[in-house]
Amino acid sequence: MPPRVRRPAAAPDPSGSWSRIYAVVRRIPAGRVATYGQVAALAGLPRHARLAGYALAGLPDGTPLPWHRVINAAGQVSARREGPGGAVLQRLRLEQEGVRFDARGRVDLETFGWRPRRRS
DNA sequence: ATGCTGACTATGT
DNA sequence: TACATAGCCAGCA
Repeated sequence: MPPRVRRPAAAPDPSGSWSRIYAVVRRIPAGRVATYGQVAALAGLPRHARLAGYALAGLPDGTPLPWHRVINAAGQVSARREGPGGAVLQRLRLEQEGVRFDARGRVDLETFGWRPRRRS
């Protein structure tokens, strides 16, 4: 049995944790990246890095959210269980915004990491 | 209610 | 540098 994709119902619970995650993701500027843990913390959910990834995994295709700007703490695009497609698209979008990847496929967070100055 | 999973992270070796 | 492990906890069956 292939793992089922958990997707939020067509309309994610507006008052749920996922919405908090999405609200933060929306603030990440183009050309910058944030880590899952960072997004969760900014959403008021420290230690919920996995939830951040979980929430993004459930996004329907075409969602107007810069989900591609969220990567893991190692500076890499996280692999999906469903296949490399999404990860490849993510990297392409980031490079399109000017984010550079090194030979190992990592982004220098010191250079491209988003540093929000308390809300904004 | 219980058990399992995961687009994670910090830590140890 | 890389790999293994434990901790994390919201959803879903």
